[in-house]
Amino acid sequence: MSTTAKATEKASKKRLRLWLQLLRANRATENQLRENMRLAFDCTLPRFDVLSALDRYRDGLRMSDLSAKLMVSNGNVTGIVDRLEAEGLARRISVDGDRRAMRVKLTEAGIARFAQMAAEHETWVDTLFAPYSAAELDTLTALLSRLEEDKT
Amino acid sequence: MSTTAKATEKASKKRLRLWLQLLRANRATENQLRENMRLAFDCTLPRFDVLSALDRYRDGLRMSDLSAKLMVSNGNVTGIVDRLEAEGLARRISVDGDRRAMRVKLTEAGIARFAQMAAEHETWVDTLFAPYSAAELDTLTALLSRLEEDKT
DNA sequence: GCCTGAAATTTTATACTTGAAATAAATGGG
DNA sequence: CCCATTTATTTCAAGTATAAAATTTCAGGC
Repeated sequence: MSTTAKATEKASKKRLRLWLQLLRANRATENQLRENMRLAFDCTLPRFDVLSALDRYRDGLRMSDLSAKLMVSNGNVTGIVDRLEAEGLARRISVDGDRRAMRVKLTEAGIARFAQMAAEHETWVDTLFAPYSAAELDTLTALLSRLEEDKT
Repeated sequence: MSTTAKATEKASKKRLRLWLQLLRANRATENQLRENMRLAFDCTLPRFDVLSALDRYRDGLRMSDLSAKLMVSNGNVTGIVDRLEAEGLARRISVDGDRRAMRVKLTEAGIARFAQMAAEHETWVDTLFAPYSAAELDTLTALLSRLEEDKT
């Protein structure tokens, strides 16, 4: 094997190793947060994610905006919003000027509920990411942000 | 607000930002790999993950070992292995000395199929993680490995 | 004013995922 | 030995997720 091929192989292995590590880190964190969310609020992670996005955009978001922001499919968001509506935490409002579209907004109950959850959630994340210094947090965040581009 | 409180708040925000970024990086990568795997091999990511674990342990793995390694529930693994068996890529073998346990192994077809997939998969990962230098790959991998500990 | 195509959302079929309950088998005191 | 407990796996119900098809509406050209 040539030197070039060897170097290429090594870089390739490093990339694979990173991907596996990223997957594991994500899964470990999600598993922990899921359990906490379930025990403390009887709420799932996907619901919390939607509430979080809606809390950030109090004027409401289109269904398609939600699925784009959360990087999940349209049909997926339909189901989660259905359940949040059934729980009284969110509601769909028709958009005037476009009868195809729906604007999803938090209800008052949804705003209040999310505030409680977000406070606890922050402490859980603090605990899980406690091993990192401020500098390391910045480094990791900056590096990971480079992966965000959609190569479709 | 005291200086201490302000510093705490800032670190907390950084941790939250990192978690969101980790989630996005993971989702972007998974979405891309899922599509590639589906188009090229008509295979899902969970199936590939199980095949990958089994390829690494040619003697076979217990169902519980599989779920631990992949960090998913037992019931989840049952379903995926059922489908891999139906496709002829894996099989369950009874463990002598413990009639409760099952050892899952790749079939010959499974070994061959995984080899094809793994080769392509490596090129996809190479493309997705191309933005990183060798040093950055090492940095990221090392930092992320610190999150692996299970705090249950 | 139609018609074609694009856009926003929902529906459908299938697969994945979890937590909890059920089954079955091993283990280890008494 | 027996019984309670633990361990390995499966089953089950509910929720999450995707891709593809179906609906409904919009937008522009003719």
